[in-house]
Amino acid sequence: MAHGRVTITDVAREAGVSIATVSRVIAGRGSVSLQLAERVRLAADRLGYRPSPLARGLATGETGMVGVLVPQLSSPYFQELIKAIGASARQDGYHMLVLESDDRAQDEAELAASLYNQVDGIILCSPRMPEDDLQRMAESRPRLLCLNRYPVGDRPPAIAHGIADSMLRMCELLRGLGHRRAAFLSGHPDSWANRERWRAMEGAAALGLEPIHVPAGPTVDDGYRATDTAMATEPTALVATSDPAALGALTRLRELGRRVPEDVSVTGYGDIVFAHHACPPLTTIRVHRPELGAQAWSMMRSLLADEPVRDRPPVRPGEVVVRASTGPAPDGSTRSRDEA
Amino acid sequence: MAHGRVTITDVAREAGVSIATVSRVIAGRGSVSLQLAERVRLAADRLGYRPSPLARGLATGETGMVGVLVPQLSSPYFQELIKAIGASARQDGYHMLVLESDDRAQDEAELAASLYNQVDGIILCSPRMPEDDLQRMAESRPRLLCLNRYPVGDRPPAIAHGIADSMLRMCELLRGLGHRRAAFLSGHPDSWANRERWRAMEGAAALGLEPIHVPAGPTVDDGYRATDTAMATEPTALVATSDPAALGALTRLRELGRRVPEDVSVTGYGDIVFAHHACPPLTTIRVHRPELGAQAWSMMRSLLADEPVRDRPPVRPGEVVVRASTGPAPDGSTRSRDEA
DNA sequence: TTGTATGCGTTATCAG
DNA sequence: CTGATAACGCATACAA
Repeated sequence: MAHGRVTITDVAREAGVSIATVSRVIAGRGSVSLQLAERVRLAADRLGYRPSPLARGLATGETGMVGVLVPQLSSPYFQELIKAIGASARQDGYHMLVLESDDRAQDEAELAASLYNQVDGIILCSPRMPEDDLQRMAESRPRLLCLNRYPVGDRPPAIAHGIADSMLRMCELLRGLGHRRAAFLSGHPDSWANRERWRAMEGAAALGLEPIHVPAGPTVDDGYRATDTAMATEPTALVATSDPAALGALTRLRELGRRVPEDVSVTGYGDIVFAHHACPPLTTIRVHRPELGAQAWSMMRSLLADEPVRDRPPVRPGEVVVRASTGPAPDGSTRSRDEA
Repeated sequence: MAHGRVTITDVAREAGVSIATVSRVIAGRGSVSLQLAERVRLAADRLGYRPSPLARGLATGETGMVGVLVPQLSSPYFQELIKAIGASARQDGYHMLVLESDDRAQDEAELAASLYNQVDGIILCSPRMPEDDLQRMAESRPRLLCLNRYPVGDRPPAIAHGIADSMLRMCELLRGLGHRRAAFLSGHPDSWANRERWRAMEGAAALGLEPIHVPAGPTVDDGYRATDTAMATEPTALVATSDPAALGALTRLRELGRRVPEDVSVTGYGDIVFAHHACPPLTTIRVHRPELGAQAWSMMRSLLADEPVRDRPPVRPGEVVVRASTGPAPDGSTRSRDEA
């Protein structure tokens, strides 16, 4: 299956020309008389010729593939990002090789390395790998892009969507509703995005918000499990690091008999489709994944063409989407719990 | 980036041996004296050598990649399937090239063809392509696998999880709860899985269930939008073709003031994680995606090794998971609607 | 056991 | 404009 049985040589023979001529008309490079070109095209069609990307890659040094590494394939957030990247890439004739680290930060460098000579470029989506791994990769891999993480240095080139800013606006919303104590259901500690969110909440102390850090995780189950711990701190708002975590928290709160938003407000991050259909519908931050993916691809295209890239370009920031899961803080700012 | 700068020749020179020897120790084929082998390994490490998959592919005819085509990347169902396939594939040293048809059934054949000479095999997940496209592909592509669709003929080899059976059991559940009129929120008409589900519901007429076909679609929005039409048929149960569609229906029913399950029961298909966290939690059919993905990969492995494959192997069937979105049918089997 | 030489399918560089 | 032919990096018969 790897090599189609009909090769450029077959086409050349069928058309009565040299393989060089066939190569020219197929690749569209160089000039060939219309007559010959047509003859070659017919022969190619007749034989059902398809050039071998392998051989072409060996000759040109380009594979027509880009690698995309994500920490979690089961997250709707990354799935939509992949979808967006893949759609853009395909328009430029590139295929997408997908890799998942399954949140094992220490494995990411090796995973990415495993496709080094196989792809023309690599997009790291929210990489959790340590900073020095990232630096090492940036040195050896010229065509590397960091999505939703800014490295400490100026390499690799990166793009992110103003995570801390968005989060700060979410904090302002909550503060405006009278909230003071807000528990942050934190995600993976290796996640730069997660750290940005927490940084924003710490910054919101200046607004009069009192942030409480609760280790949780990004998944639905993580949010569900961390809710009891979070509620023990008697917050009036639960700020989750992700939509799934927020949805998990909603479930647990319902079990606990806590009303949302009367007793406690809940917010997410990402605006996955299920956030809109939660009950109550989730206040969250909308990340424009199609745009973000397209912009990331646009940078990658520059990298592939060895053009200068605009590092850390402006991106439409995440927008706070207010739904029914947030409301005014309850009167007595803290109350005792009356559940078992 | 396509070709690492250090090649097998460099390693050979560094180790003072021929490239053949290097090739042998790197690939682990053929026999090399322990002394030389060690020398080569050291040289390779020192130089940071990584064999070029392209060149190797050209020489061997294998690329170490498999293509995976799905109709929708934004569906949690397919994402988890991809995750499972990718994990299995990686264990065997294969990379995964992901393609999405975005539900354009007529594009699927061409999409798959675009990676013909680039991969060693192709897994078609719930392909929507017409049957003759499927047949044509099966003829030209020896290493093709059909996941969650049985072709009309006996090629390509296929694996599916007993969709109609599972659906029939769901119907039995509803019938046991006293339901008679059940509206089926149908998915994409090109989807074999969707047709299987409807076939099961038609079969359930023998049980005394009266199935009503309502065109909808597989997404949350599809389910949301089709709910009004479905409710106009005065069913006591809404049977959705997918979990997302069911969740969309739940949202619309809440807006309409219909209580679930008191006024109407709702079921989904797939058991995505958000089904469990819906409100009310969704009764659905659990598809064991990790197992299914692993089994599919196991078949693909046989195909790659040119071993005989067991076509349509037994698979753990989908299980009905009863949650709070289903309940006894309301007394007056049909009632008039009192909403605007 | 080791090395030499050829081929894999294309592109690209040269001559003609 | 066209056709030989040399890479590309690796695997592998074949020879030593």
